[in-house]
Amino acid sequence: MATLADVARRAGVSAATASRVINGSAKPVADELRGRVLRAVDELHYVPNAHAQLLARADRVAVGVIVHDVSDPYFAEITRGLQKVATEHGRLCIICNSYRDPDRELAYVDLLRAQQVAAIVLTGSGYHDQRFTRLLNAKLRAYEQTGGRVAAIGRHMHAGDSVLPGNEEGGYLAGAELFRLGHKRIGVVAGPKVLTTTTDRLTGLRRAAKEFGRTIGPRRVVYADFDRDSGAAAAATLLDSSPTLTAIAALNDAMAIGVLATLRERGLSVPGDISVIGFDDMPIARDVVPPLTTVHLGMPELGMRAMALALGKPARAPRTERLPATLVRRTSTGPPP
Amino acid sequence: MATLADVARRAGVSAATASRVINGSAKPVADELRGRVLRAVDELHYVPNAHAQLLARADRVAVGVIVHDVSDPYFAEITRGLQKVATEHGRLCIICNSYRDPDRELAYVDLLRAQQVAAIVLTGSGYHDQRFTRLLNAKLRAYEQTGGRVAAIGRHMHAGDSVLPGNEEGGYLAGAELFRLGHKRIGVVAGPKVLTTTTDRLTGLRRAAKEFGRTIGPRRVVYADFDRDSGAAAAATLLDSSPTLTAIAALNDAMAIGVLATLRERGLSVPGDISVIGFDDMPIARDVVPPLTTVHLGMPELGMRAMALALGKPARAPRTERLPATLVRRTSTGPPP
DNA sequence: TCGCTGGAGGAAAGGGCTTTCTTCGGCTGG
DNA sequence: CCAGCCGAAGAAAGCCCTTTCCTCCAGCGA
Repeated sequence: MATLADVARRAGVSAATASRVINGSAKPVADELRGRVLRAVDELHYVPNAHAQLLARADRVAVGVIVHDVSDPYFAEITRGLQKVATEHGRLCIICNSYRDPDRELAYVDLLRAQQVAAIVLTGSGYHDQRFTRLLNAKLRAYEQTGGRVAAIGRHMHAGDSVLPGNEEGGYLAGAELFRLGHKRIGVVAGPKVLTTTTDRLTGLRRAAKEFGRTIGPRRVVYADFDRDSGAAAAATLLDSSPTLTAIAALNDAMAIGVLATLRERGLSVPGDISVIGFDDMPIARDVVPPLTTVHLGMPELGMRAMALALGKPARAPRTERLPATLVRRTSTGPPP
Repeated sequence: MATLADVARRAGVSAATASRVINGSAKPVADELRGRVLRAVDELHYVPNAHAQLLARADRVAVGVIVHDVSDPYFAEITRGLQKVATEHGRLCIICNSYRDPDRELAYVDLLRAQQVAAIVLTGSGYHDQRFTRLLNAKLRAYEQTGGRVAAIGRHMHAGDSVLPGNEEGGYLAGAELFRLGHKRIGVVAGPKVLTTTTDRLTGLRRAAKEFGRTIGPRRVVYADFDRDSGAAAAATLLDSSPTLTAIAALNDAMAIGVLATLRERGLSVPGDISVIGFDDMPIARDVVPPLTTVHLGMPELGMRAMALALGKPARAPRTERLPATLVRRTSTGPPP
């Protein structure tokens, strides 16, 4: 790989001059030399070594993003927002998939620190795991002390700024909608138990139940994995144990789609026999049949806000922005039969 | 940010010794010193500067990936395969979105070279653009000459290894299926004209037509953007200009879903009034109503193969792997009314 | 004509790390 | 008892680049 020295030698100038030409430095360079340098760059296909540049300049240009899995549409949407703002700031994104493994997440924080990223954005639910939370916070605080910026999406209790989607509020909206329609026996397809997103949404659902003088018993809640197939399986479990359910609330749209598949398979009509409500308002939600009533969260917006916090002016104290949840009524919900 | 020198000072050893302990060098270090170093690392939250390491070691650890847009499900699926293999090889992926802008793609190749990546994987359709192709190939070849590896997915004519999905073959399968069912007036919702993926799939479709003694006239082909909304709009255009169509072939599933939406809106039943066939077999294809007949490509597999080529043993000559397309029959297709 | 000034180019000092090459101390064998 | 060795630790070079600080020379005014 050609180095700056190679370019300088070929152009018959010093490395300093070559560097100045290549980086468009303020210092003037005679046109004659400039031309020779540019020609050498071209001929050698020279590209400056970004690592050496970083070492010499000591300005951090990349930002790190840790998500559960970019190929999951939920995170893909958020990532789109993150990337947009990062690109606007001229930053390169390094994306790491933790696959919901806390240890991998910790390892990635170190890796990103090692990469000298200007900021780390943590995306996706926190865990109900004391040890992990403590370790993570220690790492993040150490990182912040060296000038690193931290922002998180959908996590309480951690170092740095955060953007919080209305998970509890959305759960409430979904629950209230079903109870308002007159449903009395509601099943819930929840996400993994260890995720705070799951518990937050569930809490909202329960608050709605309480308000309508009802409860959602533990047997009416089945924990799944936030993906389509586990949602389908959970719906089957739910229907087997409580055949008289008139509505199922899934804590995300992917699982809601799985629920719809199970219902179709069993010849149950939606919302005639049973209502289904989702969560997240993924783009596909309007294209399934029936179109899914769901809770809109604005994932790209979450990403944009978080990245804006991470790359904007640092604040004295950690900031928290909340993004409200809104209900999107489509046709997968209706009154009980 | 703590440096190796800080750690060494705190531990009362030389930087050389500290480095050896931290990297688990083969050279033996007394337990006493080792302990002091490790303690210092811990106390200072020391993480080695990856850029300085890279500079000193000169071994490339990251790999670069250029995709059109990770948040597009098609690329998300491919990326999953790429990441999987990269992670297995202990490599970090740097993902760049070109948003189908050839100039941005060229810029990213330079950026990735600057990052000293071990390999560059280009994902997604090539362009019918001589200037671009020439420039890109020059860059890639220069990169390969310095020991860089290149692999591409779904592109002909370029430097490096490649994995080719059966685009032409898939187009043929889709067309043959429709003609075999007895359709005579078929509309096509195509992707952007400049993409080779579009023309390849279209070529396959036309080959099928020819084989059944028919042609697909230019007025029966509407070019859209490979996304849901443009697919919906294209279907509307098609139906307005040729109201007697009995089938629509969309060149990807996202557009097929848009087509279904338009048909639903117009009160046309699928496949009763009109058949719809997609392409890609995205996960969601089985969950729309009616479930989409489509061409299966195996996107994660494409990604895995490409990354395996890029990270495996280099070959003397460029290798090309082909992945066959297969037809997945669901219920969005049937005989014409 | 000489002393200055200012401008253009180069030398060299980092920046943080790895690794080769040295050094030094303690041990073994003659 | 001393030469010679070996093993462990440290000194220093080098990776590639940026940038400060110098140097040198031309041109200007006195």
